[in-house]
Amino acid sequence: MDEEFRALRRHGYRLTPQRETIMKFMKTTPGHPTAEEVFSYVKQSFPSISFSTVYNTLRTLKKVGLIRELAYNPSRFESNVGDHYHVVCLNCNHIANFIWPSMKELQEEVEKQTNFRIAAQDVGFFGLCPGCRSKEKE
Amino acid sequence: MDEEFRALRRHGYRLTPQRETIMKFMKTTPGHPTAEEVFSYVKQSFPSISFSTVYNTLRTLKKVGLIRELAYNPSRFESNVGDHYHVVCLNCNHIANFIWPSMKELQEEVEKQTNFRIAAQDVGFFGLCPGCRSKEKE
DNA sequence: TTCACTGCAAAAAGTTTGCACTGAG
DNA sequence: CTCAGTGCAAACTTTTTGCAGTGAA
Repeated sequence: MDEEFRALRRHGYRLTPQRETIMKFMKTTPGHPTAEEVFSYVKQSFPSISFSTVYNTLRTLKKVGLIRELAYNPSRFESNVGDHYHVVCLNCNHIANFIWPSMKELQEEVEKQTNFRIAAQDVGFFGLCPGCRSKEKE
Repeated sequence: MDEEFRALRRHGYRLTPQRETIMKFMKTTPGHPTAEEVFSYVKQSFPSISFSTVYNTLRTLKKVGLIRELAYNPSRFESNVGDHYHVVCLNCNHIANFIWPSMKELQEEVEKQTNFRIAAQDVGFFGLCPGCRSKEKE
């Protein structure tokens, strides 16, 4: 975790207990929580924390590159910033990850076609998760 | 345009002047307007139209499959429902399209990896558009 | 000591809803 | 004639902001 705290300081941010708590939660949760979910969870071990601090902190952590924001509504966050992409269940909103090594090639193709300089991508697939598919058949 | 109107009726929806006006705008605009932009534009030729009618209509057109909603914040809409994907400029929010025939293969790969049944995808790349790139250098 | 951060409350931004009236079919 | 659609206003959800007090460095 020290690595993350150093990253904050390097960018000129202070290491407050609130940030530490939120960062710790983000590092340990396997899911893709919303700000609301982060708030609810973190409130258990840090009862006085406010909603806006959660929002501000998530934005700060994102700026430093420690977490990533997924553009759903509401936004979702994850501390796994490595190369992977998401599938979202249209029925239960469960999110799973998948990997795809050739994404870099697609990105180059996009730059060639559009003349944009690509900095980030959000590749989302939507469908029915295994659980919902089996329920569907019943 | 008759094709679109028939699609509405086929789904049991009535063809009102409001829907006709919005559909006509969506068909002719080359961009990816927000609900607000659709409202502002359509209001010029249909001054009495309300914001909620625009929202309701966009949702209806989407349900019938005549338009597609892009999950940005705010949502954006386009009548081009054919196979293409988007690049968004991080600086000016300009949206451009790109095509990529092997998307189907990636979708199959995703289904294999996750065991989801994929129904839709939203592939978005983010970066700097040609215009903003040249301004950046100055 | 200092100024970035917190907590609170209020506002903003985007979207949805309830309801009485209207007009498409 | 009937009921889906409209316009209006109000509610709701998600996110942002202003500000006085607090505590990390």
